Amino acid sequence: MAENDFDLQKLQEHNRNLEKIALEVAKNRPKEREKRGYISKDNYFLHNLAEKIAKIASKEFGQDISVDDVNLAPVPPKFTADIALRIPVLMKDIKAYNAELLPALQKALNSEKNDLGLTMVELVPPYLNLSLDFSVFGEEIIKSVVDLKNRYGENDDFKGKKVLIEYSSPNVAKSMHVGHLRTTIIGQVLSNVYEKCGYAVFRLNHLGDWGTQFGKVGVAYDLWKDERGELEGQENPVKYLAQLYADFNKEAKENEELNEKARNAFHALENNDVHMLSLWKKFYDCSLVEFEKMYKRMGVYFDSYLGESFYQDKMDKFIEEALEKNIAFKDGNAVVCDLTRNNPESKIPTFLLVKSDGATNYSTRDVAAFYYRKQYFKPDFAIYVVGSEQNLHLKQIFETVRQLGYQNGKEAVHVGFGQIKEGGKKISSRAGAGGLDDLLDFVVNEAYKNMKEEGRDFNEKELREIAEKVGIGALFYNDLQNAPAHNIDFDMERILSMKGKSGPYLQYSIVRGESILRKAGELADVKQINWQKADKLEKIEKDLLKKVAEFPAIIQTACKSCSPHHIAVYLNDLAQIFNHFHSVVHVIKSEGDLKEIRKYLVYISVQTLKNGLNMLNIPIPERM
RNA sequence: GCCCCCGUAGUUCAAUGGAUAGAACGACGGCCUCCUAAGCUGUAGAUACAGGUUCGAUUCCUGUCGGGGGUACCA
Repeated sequence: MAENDFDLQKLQEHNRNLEKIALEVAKNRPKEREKRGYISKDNYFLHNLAEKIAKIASKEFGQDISVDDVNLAPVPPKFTADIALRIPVLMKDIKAYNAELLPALQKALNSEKNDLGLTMVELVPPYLNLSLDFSVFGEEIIKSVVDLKNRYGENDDFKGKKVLIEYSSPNVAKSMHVGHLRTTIIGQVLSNVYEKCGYAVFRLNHLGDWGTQFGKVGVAYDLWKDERGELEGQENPVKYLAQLYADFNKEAKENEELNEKARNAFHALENNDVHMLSLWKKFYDCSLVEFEKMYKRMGVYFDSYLGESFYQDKMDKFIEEALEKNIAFKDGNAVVCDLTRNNPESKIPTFLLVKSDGATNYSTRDVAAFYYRKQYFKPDFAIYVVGSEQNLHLKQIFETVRQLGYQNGKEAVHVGFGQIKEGGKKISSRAGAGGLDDLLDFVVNEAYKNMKEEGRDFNEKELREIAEKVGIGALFYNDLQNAPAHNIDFDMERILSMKGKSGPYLQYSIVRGESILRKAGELADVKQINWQKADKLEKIEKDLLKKVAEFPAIIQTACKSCSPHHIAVYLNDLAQIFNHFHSVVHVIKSEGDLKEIRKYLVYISVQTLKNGLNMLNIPIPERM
């Protein structure tokens, strides 16, 4: 065996190392999370208000009303009130909505209005419209942001729980392209959000580092390395490999023998053939270097890279068990999984656990991975951020493990997401749409050009740094503003315009806010401010306070629905209100307590926008 | 064929069963002697179609039409 050869023993060592890292994190993460501490919802005015209303309503109706049923909503502009309480939702567990019960509740709330921080409770069936006492509300909201700072918005809903999030999972020996953007961003952002809601988060990159594609690339490499050069000398090894893969597929269309060779090669890999294993390791190593470069640029990180190859020796057990439990049957060398045998209701189509050549496929590895994770990481909840074209596949996996007895409830979910389209078609070649790296460069360059054209007063180094943040922000926001399930339209022109509803819009709002704070001087001591003056604030300023107060609830919604776009949309609304405020109220020219309160309005807006962008993994330039 | 997802202004997207369906881009106007105009602001413009459930439906159910995806030896 040559010195550089990679054999079974070395593969096992490689896997043990990966495993060690993963187990270490699994062990320590809950402690780390605990140590970081939790933010109680008692810090939030609207939460407290809802609790108090629940208590009063429970007493009034003689039955327990849950806080979750206290539905507080914005009020349409034609009313002067600030918050609407939706009564039918409040009553949903008691009885059918009954308008006759409203006056009594209104009276009860009115008699407690001082304690609730309200000035008035009006009856507009089926709503009770609440008017806030801004001298109380303003102080409370500002205090909570000042106290919690970069942790404003967090909650402890899932204190003590563990979540495992699988995302990104690119294929080794292929370039990352725009198609990987969604799983990577959505997964990273969900990780961020879950952590803010109290979870100990385990971030997992289920690398596509095993499978027939290795046979293909391996065969292609051996076939063409003499004319194309060895991998070691390549300037961009991953592009080189990706090209091999593409060319192989093209050739194989004409020549079925090649596919046969590739299958044999993968089979050899699964049987620990030293040559194939050595190639595998080479491809693996250079791909990982490339991936990590990309992740670093995007601010994305993982706790573990336990990929498909890790499970190559952990699959036999399930195949046997599936056969024993009559979930699967043999067909020659193949093992076919038929989930309708034990559960005719499922109507799930059959699929292979073992191919007719004896090799495994991704279903086999996903089942093994599920079991392994459950056994060693013990998550309370697992999220698979995988494209919705794999809906059926994941349905099959979840049902298989259920029938094998590994899973009881809804502890694993698939967060599917739509594809990135360009003019209704699957994205192909336009500017920058090839590799992800090129795409990032392209967007960053545009941000750079924008600043040059506007004659911004920055030196070259600053320009580059800012452009990097603005470009990436534009790209991320474009993705995150969409509901995950929908296909999204990749309109390069719109991303590059960086105007209107966009990442740069949010960044710009922060930058302008920060600028005011720099010029306005130190913030006054919160205790020294006469909060009665908050009543004199303009309508837009009261709107701003109300919007900031909504932030914690938005985080909860995003978490519970696995939908980061709620945060993206909210931040845009907040920035709009802030910018409107910015244009009609001159903070620095204001005087006395009103000026101090306004400085705080800027401060809490900036802080909330920052907290939101951090969660969305969108970088924040100090100036732009 | 069967299964899943989607259908909202000209375009791209929002809207936990609730009040007058919100934005952005594009179009046509207005605002820089004032905290960064990547900003603010005015006007025009939408729930595919037909039924049903509900006090109330863009949202839930059924059907039709349209778009996307999947449908065992790629992942």
